Formats: sequence, C-alpha cells, structure tokens
Amino acid sequence: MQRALKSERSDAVANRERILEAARIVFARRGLDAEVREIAEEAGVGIGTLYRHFGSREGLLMALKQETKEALRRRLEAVVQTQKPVAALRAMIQAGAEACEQFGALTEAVLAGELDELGGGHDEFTELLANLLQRGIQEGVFRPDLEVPVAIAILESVFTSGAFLELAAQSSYPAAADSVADFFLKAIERQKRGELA
Amino acid sequence: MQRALKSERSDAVANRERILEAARIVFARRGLDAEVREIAEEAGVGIGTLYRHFGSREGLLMALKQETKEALRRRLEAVVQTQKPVAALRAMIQAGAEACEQFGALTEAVLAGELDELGGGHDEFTELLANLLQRGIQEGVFRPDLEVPVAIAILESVFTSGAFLELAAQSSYPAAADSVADFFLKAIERQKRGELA
Amino acid sequence: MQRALKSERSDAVANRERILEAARIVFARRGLDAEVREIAEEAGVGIGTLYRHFGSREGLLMALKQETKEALRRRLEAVVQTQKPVAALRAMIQAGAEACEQFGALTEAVLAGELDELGGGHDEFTELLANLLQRGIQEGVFRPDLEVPVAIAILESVFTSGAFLELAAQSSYPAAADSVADFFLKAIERQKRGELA
Amino acid sequence: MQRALKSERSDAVANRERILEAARIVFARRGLDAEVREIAEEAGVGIGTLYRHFGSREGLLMALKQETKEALRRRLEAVVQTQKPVAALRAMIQAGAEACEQFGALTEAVLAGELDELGGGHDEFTELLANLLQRGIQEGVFRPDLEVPVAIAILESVFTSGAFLELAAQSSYPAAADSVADFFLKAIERQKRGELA
DNA sequence: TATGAATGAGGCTTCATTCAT
DNA sequence: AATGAATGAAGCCTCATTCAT
Repeated sequence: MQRALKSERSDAVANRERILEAARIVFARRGLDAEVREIAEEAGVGIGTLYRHFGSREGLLMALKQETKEALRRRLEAVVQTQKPVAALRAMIQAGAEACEQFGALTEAVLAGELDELGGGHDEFTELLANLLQRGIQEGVFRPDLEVPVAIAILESVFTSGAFLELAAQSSYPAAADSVADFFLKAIERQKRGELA
Repeated sequence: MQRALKSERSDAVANRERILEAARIVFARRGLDAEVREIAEEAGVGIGTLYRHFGSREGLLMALKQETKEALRRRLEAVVQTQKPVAALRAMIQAGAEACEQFGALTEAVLAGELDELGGGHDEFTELLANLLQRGIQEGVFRPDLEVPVAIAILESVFTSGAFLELAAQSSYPAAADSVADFFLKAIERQKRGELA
Repeated sequence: MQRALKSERSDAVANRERILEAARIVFARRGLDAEVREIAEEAGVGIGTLYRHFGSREGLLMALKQETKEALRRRLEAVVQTQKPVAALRAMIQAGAEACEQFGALTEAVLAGELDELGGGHDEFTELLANLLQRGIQEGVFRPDLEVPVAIAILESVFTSGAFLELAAQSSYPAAADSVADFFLKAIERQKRGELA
Repeated sequence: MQRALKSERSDAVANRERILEAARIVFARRGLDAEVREIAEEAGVGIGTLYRHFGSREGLLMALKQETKEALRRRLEAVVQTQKPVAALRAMIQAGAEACEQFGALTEAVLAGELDELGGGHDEFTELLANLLQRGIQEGVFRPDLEVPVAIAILESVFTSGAFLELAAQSSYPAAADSVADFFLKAIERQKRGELA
C-alpha cells in the first residue's frame, strides 16, 4: 500500500527505524494515547509490520524509550567528561533542551525515570548529573552545602514537565536553555568574594 | 415535605462531593486513564449517578480541576497577601507540597496550565507567583535581574512533574518543601554583603 | 438495537441463559471457531453484554461446558440409579443420543473429557459408566472378562465423534440409539445358554 | 544440465515431502488450528516455499488428507484381501491404531469422512469395512443380523475420537488395538455352540 | 525457485455512555 | 434521583497470504 521509495532495500532495519521515528512524531503530536494505527501510517508501513518489529504497543514504547535514553545518555556522557563543571552543566541543559525540542510532550514519558521498569537501580541521567554536581562541589565551584538530590530533581523536572516547552515557545530552545542554566547556576554556584551586584 | 426536599438535595450535594473525592483518590492512584467505573465504586454510588452529576468523564475531570484550582487559589492568595516575599514564597511552596501530597500523580493534570481549555487567558497560579516575585524584586529582596517567567516555570515544574513526589518519598512532604524553598531562594535572592560562606 | 420482547424483565439471569442457549446453537452450527459476535447476535444482545456475563470467549465456552455437563450428569445419575444394568445402559445411550441431537458438532467439545482443565481427577461420565458396568458384571449380566475401560472408551467415542450424528441422520436419534445399544450389549452381555441364533 | 534439473526437481519433491511431514507433526501437536508459520519452521523451509507448493492453508490440509488416506487405503486393501474376515478385521484395527499413533489429534481430521468435500461419494474406508463385514456375514463368521452401518460407525468412531489415544496411553497402541478388536468381535461374531463361558 | 518481511482483514476485548427499572 | 445492566464504537493484536529480492 505504501509506495514511499519504491526501491527501498528490503532492509527490515530501515523499517524499524522509520517506525521508531514515526512513533516519536505521533506520540509527540497526540500524546502517549496515540493509536498504533496512526504510527504505522505515519511510518508508511502496514500495521502488521509494526507488530512484527515490536510485538506490541508496549514493546514499541519501550523500544522508543530505550533508544532515546541510550542516545541521550551517550551524548551527555561525552559532554560531561570533557568539560569543567559549569560548562558541562550548561551543555547538559542545552542537550536537554534539544531533547525537548525533538520529543515535545513525549519527553516526559521518554525521560522520566522508571526506577522500577527494566531499569536497574537508579536512573542513568540522575547518576550522570549527580556525578557532575559532586565533582563541582569538590572542585569548589558549587556550594558545599548543596543538596544534590534536590538539585537533580528540580533540574530534571524542568525538562520532564511541560515547563520548558512553554519557556522555549516564548523565545527559542537555546535561549530558554541559557535562561534555565543561569537560574540554576545561581542556585548552586559558590559565591565568590566581590561577586555581588 | 420541605424537610424531605431539603434532605434529598443534601443527598445530591453529598453525592457530588463524594464523587469528586473519589475521583481525586482514583486519579491519584491510577493516573488520568482511570476508569469511570472505579471512581463510582470508590464513591459508593452507581455509575448512573456519576453521570447524572457530571454528564461525562470529561465533565467530571473539569469539575475536579475547577474545584481543586479554586481551593488552592484561595489558599495561596491568603498566604501571599499577608506575608513578606520570602515567607510568602516558602508558604506557597508548602502549599504546593500539600497539593502534591493530596493529588499524587493527578497533580500535573490539575495544576498544569491549560492555556487553551476554558480559555482562562493566563494561569491563575502563574499570575499569583508573578506578582509575588515582582513584589520581592521591588522590595529589594529578590535579584533585580531575575527572569520572572523562568523562575515561575521552574518552580511550577517541580510540583507538576513527579519530581516532588520522589523527593518527598525520601523524607517527608514538609521537609522536601523546605529543601526546594532553600534551593529556590538561593537562586532568586539578592546577595547581601558578607553573606558568603 | 435488539428489540426482542420489549418488556423483558431487566433480569440479567434471563440474558445469561439466552446467551448460553445462543452459544449452543452457534457453536453447533459453526463449530468451536464461531465468532463471539454471531453468538451475541443470535442471543439478541450486544456484544458487551456477553462479555459482562462471561468475561471472555474462553469463559463463555467454559460456562457452557460446565452447565451442559452438569445437566447431563444429573440426568444420567437419575437414570442409572433407578434401573437394572441393561435398562440403565439403554437409557444412558438414549440420553447420549439426545445430547448429540441438542449439541451436534459441539458434543465433542462439551463432553470430551478434560482430564486436565478444571476437572478434578477423572471424568464424571466415565465414572458413572464404570460403576454401571461394574454393577452389571457383579450381577452376572455382563461378561466377567469385560475390559471396562475399553468398553467405556468405545461407547463414549460413539457420541464424541461425529459417528452418531451420521447414524441418526439415516434414521432417527432414538432409532440410532437403539441400534447402538443393541450392538453394545451384544459385546458386553454374558451369553446365556440357548441364546444362540 | 540435466543433472542440475533433475537435482532441482528432487529438491522440490523433497521439500514437498518435508512440508507434509512437518504438517503431520505440527497438526498432531497443536490441533487443526496450528499456524502455517510453525509448519514451515518445522519443515525448515520458508513460508513462501510452503505456499508455492500448496497454494493455501486449505490446500496443504487437503494434500495431507489425500496422501494420508491414500496410503492408509492401500495398506488396508492389501490387508483385507489376503486374510479371513476375523484376521482381516484385527489387522485393520491394528492399522487404525498405527494411524492414531502417527497422527494423534489429527487423526479425526484425516480420517473422518468428509462426505461433502471433494465429493467422494462415500468414504473409502467405510466401503472397505462394509465389504469386509459383508463377507464375514456371508461366510457365516459374523452375525447375520449385524447392522453393518452401525458397526462401521462405532469402529470408526474409536479411532476418530480421542478415545483410542487415551486407551493406548494406558498400555500401548498394539495392546489397545487388541482390546478393541476383542470387544468388537464379541459384538459381531456369530456365537458358536458351546462357546458360552 | 526460495525466502521471509510486509500486509491488512478480521477477531477479541474494553470502557464511556445510555436507559429501563 | 439512583441504579447498574446493556450497548457498541473503537482499539489492540493475529495470522493467512502476497511479493520484492
């Protein structure tokens, strides 16, 4: 029925990717209650193909989460390890902004910690962020009395709720990210002498 | 006769309240996809009665949001107008914590701004918070360069995402509220001379 | 949609019976693969009603088996206990014939022993028949060297396969039952002196 | 070239046989509702190959029935024509037992008369058995008042229902066949003087 | 010719809503 | 006014069959 590229390689892998991409789009558009049918149509494949690849609606959602988290994690890891705490934090926030831009209302579902499902122990992002904050404290750039779990919860919630989307809608994703970073750093940076306004 | 009528009316009103309370409980327990049936059972009324009072699932949800927001708004208004900015902010955060405690996973649905539905121009809480922050800036207790919309978005997101629930799970609702208030105030308060660690 | 008797009591029990009866008819007509939809239509109820009463296709089938077996068992028990072995056996075969007439191709599914499902230990009919044969042997009317399990298996198979249906199609259910009984008794009765042709 | 062609043909024929054998196994294992997919896997061929050979699920089932019946018929014919009625009957029952052993739950589908499908007038086995019984009656070894159709129906039903499988499960296929033969002969043999117990 | 990924009609089931009692 | 059985549209998923490689 679909006749997208005609000579597309019978590569099942390509279809898998197309379906995942379609799922991203449709879930972002309609929310997590989107119909499987619409995803298949968006991907330009039959509904049976979708089920061949993912087994169930749940399976598709899981795969989408898995892939998304994995990609984001890789990206954040790279960013975090090569920069100083403050810059790293800004970069992480920028990355979060881009994830929001890409996933829209789906962001929450895709990023929100499933401390129970599949996931072992603790969320990966949480850990990454915890390490970063800890490092910053030790290097003396972040407040020594910073409550790390609180900071983490607050930062994650910005991307996980619709808040960031609204913020970005009023300016742009990078600008919103900068504003959030400014705010956040104000709350966690150690005050240096003479820094007062 | 009048007595009978009165009593009947009371029953109807009582039923309405019981259903709303049941909806709070069930939505908090199961999320927004909870079944209407379960709400009626929780309320101890027939499903037909639920429909008599609220017309539709959507209608019930709307009524619940309406009531909840109204109650919260009244409470916040009182708090805000009678205190100094910092104390008012702490009180608002405490109130938010209590709302989270009461509504659980429903909190987002109930508080998150529906700038489209019912066309309420701008969210009431947003406005309340904006006024408070503005006042604080004018009184010189909050940073003059504070980006109010950013601060608002971040604070709302804490309650609106699941973040606060997790935080509270590790200590308690009031304690979590305190931690969040500490963090938030660090980010927005004007630094006074000699405040450095 | 259905408008059968208009003023039918809102008696859910009546609907339950109608659905079971419809299931009998439709399964007999189409085999066990019959669609749930057709059963609901045959019963003149919505498909949701069917599911309200039986939970699932499987549940309906189970209930049908349960009821059918129970009814047949009661009938056979009454018959068996009040007659002499030979007459009792003839009566049982007549009862089997009537069950075939009622259930057609469904008979197998409904009567065939589910030694695993739900059923405790051994099939009820098997036991009834075993007791009867044993009694006949002790009373000296059945062969003392009769292999009871074999006799049981053979007699049950007559009703359980389509064989009896074909036989009855060529004459009538009672006549076919008589023929089967004659044949069966020839195989199990103790030969009396001078009985030879 | 000819060699290649020959080899290809052989492959195709071999594949056809492998699929039929796989169908036997899978239908016996899962019943007639078994999936085409599983049969192809059991045969170790692609599902497309299965369809190339048999056109449809129905076609495969037909071919399986055809082949099975043909083989069984040949075997029974040989057996019947070279022996005396009683021995022939025992041999037929042994053959039936072996068919049961081979086909399990599929036996019914494969043997049960489809007086409608393919319009084969009357079932071949029925005819074979009818002739045998008739011969026995004429030779004076079977009862002259034997109702042949009834005897046929009963004997066929033993193999056609699951009865024989259960019987064999308690001893062995040959032993069960012997027991059935004993029972059956008791019912049809002419009583000889002095045969009484 | 063989393969198995793709297809989609069709079945089972759920659940918001209606309505007779 | 309250009840809950009845309703059926709509969604998820299966599996026989097709077709591009």
